[in-house]
Amino acid sequence: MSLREKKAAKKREDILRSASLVIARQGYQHATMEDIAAELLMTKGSLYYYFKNKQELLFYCHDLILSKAISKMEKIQREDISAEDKIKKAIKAHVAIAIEEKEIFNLIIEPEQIFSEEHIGRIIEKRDRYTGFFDQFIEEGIRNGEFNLKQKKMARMMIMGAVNWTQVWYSAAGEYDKKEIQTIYAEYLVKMLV
Amino acid sequence: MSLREKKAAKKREDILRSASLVIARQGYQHATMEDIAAELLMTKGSLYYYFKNKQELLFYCHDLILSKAISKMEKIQREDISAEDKIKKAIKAHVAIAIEEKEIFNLIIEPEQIFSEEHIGRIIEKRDRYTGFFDQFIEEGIRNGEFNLKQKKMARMMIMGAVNWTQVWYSAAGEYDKKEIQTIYAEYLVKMLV
DNA sequence: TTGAAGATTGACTTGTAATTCAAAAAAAGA
DNA sequence: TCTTTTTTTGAATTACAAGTCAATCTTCAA
Repeated sequence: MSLREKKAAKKREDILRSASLVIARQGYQHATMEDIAAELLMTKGSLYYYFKNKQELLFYCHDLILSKAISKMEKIQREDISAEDKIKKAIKAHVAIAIEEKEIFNLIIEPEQIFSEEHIGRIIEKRDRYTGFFDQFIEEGIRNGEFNLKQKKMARMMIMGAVNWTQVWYSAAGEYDKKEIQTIYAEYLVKMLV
Repeated sequence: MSLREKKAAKKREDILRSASLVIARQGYQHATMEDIAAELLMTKGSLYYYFKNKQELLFYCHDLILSKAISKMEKIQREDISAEDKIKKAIKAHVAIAIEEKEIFNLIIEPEQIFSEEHIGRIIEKRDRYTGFFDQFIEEGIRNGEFNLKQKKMARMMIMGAVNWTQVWYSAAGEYDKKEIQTIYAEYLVKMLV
């Protein structure tokens, strides 16, 4: 990769980072291309040099987070610990993402409202890959007798839902800190499974 | 109330009903005043005769659903059954609302994105009144020994989150029907509390 | 040093949807 | 019926933000 290409790649990353930031502050609908550009001391015209349009910019923001999330899960998957500990770690990791990436994470929740056909397929696929890890951990626990439940899928959805919800109410200044939430969520939600 | 006033009141209700419908179909951002008017065989100019603006129209849609939800809870509250049964009924009721009112319910989740100061206060207040019922049921269960947990508030949030999430994935054509979801959610989530 | 490729600009176009409003139509009451 | 009030209309206005593009500036390799 030439110097120029490296620079361009870095710029793309910078844009994604700033876009994430602005979206986190203002929400997707209210974050304008101008706002995102301003954050980088650029003009919006430039953004279009790097990304075809707002939707595509969004798509890559989204994709970045999902990729990070998936690699966390892969790491957990490889660890040599009980299924219970795996699902607990997974819950904690998911809490962290939901809290730290607030608004962008929201997009993962409701892609249909924002993305068009072309992106949706890829998003759903990747999202399924992510949630699949939770299914695996649950199944592992059932197989080796740690857990006991029939409705695996619904249990997973309850867990995801509970955790995704933190995104709505969590505030850094609030009553609970992240660590507390992680611990308690992991503990309580696992009680559903055993 | 004169005939005229009654008619106007009825029209306001009709508008709220149609608006709910259109929003349920298209989501808030994509439901235009024109769409809402078309549903009623009116023109959008008329809507402004009954509601100051789109936001206010929305506010009343929202308020209507929340009112219905609260009165369901009040009914459960008055019943002479165990705390466990109360929370189970509450969960089932909440599942029903989340599924049936999909998009409008969404507004309850994220009012900050849409409403301005003037409405937000009233919304939050009413929403708190609603979630307060869940707190009451949980506390009741703790008091009389049915439940055993320290983190009441977080438990409530996990329950609400899990249930709110159904709204995202539930589809009438999908794998599970409403009743199934209600039963399993109530059963599993209560396992967290005991 | 220089000129071609790459990057940036900002004014402009476009599209959408909310909101306004004067005029017309409908309804009610005298 | 006639007059006044209420309701509806649809065309015009307004606001906002996405996306375009010709012109300009920057960079870097020769």
